[in-house]
Amino acid sequence: MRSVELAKAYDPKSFEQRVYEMWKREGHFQPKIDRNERPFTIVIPPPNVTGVLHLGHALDNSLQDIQIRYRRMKGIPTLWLPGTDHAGIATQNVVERKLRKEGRSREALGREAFVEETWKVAMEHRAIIDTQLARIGASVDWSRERFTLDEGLSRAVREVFVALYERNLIYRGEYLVNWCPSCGTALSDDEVEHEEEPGALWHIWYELEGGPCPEWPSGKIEIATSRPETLLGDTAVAAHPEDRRYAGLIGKRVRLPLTDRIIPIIADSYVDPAFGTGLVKITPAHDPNDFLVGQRHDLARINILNPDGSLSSAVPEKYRGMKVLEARKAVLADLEALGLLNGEEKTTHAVGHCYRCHSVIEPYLSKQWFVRMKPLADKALKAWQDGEVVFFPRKWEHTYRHWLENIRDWCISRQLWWGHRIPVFYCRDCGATMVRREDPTVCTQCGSDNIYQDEDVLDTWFSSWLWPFSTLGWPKDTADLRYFYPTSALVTGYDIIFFWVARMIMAGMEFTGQSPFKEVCIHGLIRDKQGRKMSKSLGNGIDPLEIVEEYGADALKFTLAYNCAAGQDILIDRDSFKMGSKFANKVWNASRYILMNLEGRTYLPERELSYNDTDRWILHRLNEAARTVSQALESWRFNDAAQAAYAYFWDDFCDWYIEASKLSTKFGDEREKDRATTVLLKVLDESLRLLHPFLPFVTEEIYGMLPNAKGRLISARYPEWTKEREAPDIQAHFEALKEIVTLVRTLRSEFQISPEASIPLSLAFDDGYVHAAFIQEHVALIRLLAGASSVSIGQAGGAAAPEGTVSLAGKGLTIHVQVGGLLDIGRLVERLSKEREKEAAYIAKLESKLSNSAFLSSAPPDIIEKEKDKLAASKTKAAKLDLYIRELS
RNA sequence: GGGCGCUUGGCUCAGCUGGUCAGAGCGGCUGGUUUACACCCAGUAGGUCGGCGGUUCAAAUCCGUCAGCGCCCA
Repeated sequence: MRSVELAKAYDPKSFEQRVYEMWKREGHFQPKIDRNERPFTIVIPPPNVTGVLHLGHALDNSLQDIQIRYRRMKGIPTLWLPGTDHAGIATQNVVERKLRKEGRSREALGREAFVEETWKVAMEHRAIIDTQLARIGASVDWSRERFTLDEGLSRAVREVFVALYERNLIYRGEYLVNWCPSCGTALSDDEVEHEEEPGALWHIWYELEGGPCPEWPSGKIEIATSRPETLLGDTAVAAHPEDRRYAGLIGKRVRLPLTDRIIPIIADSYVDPAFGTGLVKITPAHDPNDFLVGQRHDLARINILNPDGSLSSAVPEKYRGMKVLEARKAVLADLEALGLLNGEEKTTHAVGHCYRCHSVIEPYLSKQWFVRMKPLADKALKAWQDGEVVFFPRKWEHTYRHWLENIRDWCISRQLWWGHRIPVFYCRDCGATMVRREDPTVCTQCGSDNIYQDEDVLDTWFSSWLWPFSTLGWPKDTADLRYFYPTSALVTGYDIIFFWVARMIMAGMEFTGQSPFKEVCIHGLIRDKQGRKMSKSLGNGIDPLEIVEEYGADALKFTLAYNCAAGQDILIDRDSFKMGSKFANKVWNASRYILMNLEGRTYLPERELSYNDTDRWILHRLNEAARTVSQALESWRFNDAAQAAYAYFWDDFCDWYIEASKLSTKFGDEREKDRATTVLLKVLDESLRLLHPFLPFVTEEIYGMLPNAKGRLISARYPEWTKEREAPDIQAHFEALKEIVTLVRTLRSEFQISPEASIPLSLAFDDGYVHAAFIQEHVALIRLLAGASSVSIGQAGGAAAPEGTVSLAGKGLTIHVQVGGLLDIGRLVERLSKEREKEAAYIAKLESKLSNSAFLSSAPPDIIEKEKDKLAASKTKAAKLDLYIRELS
């Protein structure tokens, strides 16, 4: 073989993009469809085409990539389907902002041109996102990329709308919706974010219509409200029916201040007698609870707001056009002037905000389309109960269940231009409503061609909830749909369980009769080290591409996976990624070492190859690691998987195996050098396979230089645990060897014996020391690793130490280290005494446990045995320490 | 108001169904340029696992409670 020179430093920039292009070009991302094999499929949670990928996306996609690569290497036909979401409000906002900056506006542009403009922006962002995905190494099948506004997906949306309408699960109605005055559209309940904000409760007098009367001598009642401006839309005042204080008032009427209206006092059990004065103003058009009260009592609904959040013509002239806060001030001032204001108390209350633009949400009366959710939720609930879908970690199933059990109808119409237009047509002549799969040209009822389409578009999530099957071709019965659906898993953050996960399951159950995925992996959110969300306004965001630039995509992926503990948020900063970078560097350098020493070596065929004990040890460790990593990945425990891979490679392979192999590669004969080099290459090959899902780029790059590699690593087979490689006895022996080496190293380090100092060792085994033969056989290895000049096997344990030596107490043996005059005896005695004290405390603890009859009678026998063994070992060690101390003093 | 989560060495966190699980990375300290790696090697210090109570032969690990922090839903 010829040596291969790797660059001195690990430099991901020099190969990551090249490697990605190669994978793509060679078609490794496309599934190798095999009808006899069940595929592994993930559809990507589609990023919004509003923006660019942030670290949260990097996490989500890194985790998916790890799974996809792992399954692909297992030989499973694997599909990871990419795509993006048109993100209705978000994108429209971005474009409107952009237009405003250019001095243009949506209105001036008109619907068609605006949508065209938005397509342009969306496609620009999509291109950026695609590039980013490639840069972080996402092994997605680009040939199947989708967009929620694609023709096929739009067809699915329309089919679903019409079908739900036909099943009487979609209706149009006038209800209070969450209105964002800034975006000018309705929002679903889930799109409103509630925040505690300081506010006040104002106490206001309402005068009785007839003034003072026998039942109410004061002639006025006091109500408390946090929103005084809405009194302009009041249509009643209510008290609890059992509230004795106000029993006499029910049925009377009051004069609504600042208006000329007279409104009734009613009784309704919604009122909390303990709140405020126990009397509540009722504003059916501007409060969800009042809306219900109004329904029960058949009250008028007076809409006092315009769509832009200003006061409408339904209020007295002077308030018209004012914004809500302005009107509040004016109303309060006027009440004050009239002597109708009875003070204010400071409080805090929850205020709803738009999840997109953060404006205060107004409950607003309007005609909207809704989905009747209960029947859909019941199916989704059943799917979970039947075990058709399982969450990792399980705790999120409670969140899922709770939301579904308390489901409310879903407002799906949005007063936007960007999105799927609602497929409903109305006839101007006869008033017919047409909901059809194809656009009608004339009224289906009266034949008039004077028809028009609903102006609104659908909530973005109305297309997202179909994503797992619409992307595969549904409603067409495509080959992809039949083969890949239902998908295997969904990987996403807990923040969109309601928005998305639950709704996808509903849609899947309703339209395909199956849960769209079997497993749901819910991971945490990325936060900064103070636990704050990363956001533009805080300026604490980290651009994943900056990390790729600085440390490489592998470092990004590995660090995120390593820190991804089941369902926990990930607190991270820029420096955190050094961890992954250092690991990738370690892989690079270990490989570099092996590859630089190939010159003149012969790669031995399997039949001429033999494995020594060290080889069998590392193969055992590799075998264990493969099992641990697989088990962890299959139960979505990314941190455990990454840690196992890390520990195997760094601690076992680099620190022990490669070091041990130098005995052969440096000091062996030619044949032994060939043998050892061949095994090193084989183990490296398998180690790269093990690591590939976590460090795809660096492992592929190195794999390409291995003389023994075939094909590409991305499509190579993943190491699997095998019985044949199990070697627990060798594992135990090797641990004993490591103990000896470590004891000597510790001594050298603590007493600062220089590396050059030659220290002969003599080992004395206790009776029945099970590792004796192994140790004896590998004295040369101990000599190398411990840096000893010689290692000999001496007298049985307990014997007096030879002159000029220091004794170390190992498990079942004694190490005599010939130090001559190199040691500070006083310090040594001190150290030994400290060790002796620890041992004494441990012995005391074990003895008390073992003399406890309750323990002896209740604990399982094997536990008791173990404790006894520990005590015996500890006592032996203590005795040795006593001996050493005596000898030295 | 309802629900959930967190509180483990200086920092960020792992520790599933109770008995070598008291761990990792970073940081600290000591020593080291043996031709893979100073993004390294060898060694080392540091925690009564938030407080209290309980279950158990045995609890960081289960139960209760209190305190602090955070999230979600009303």
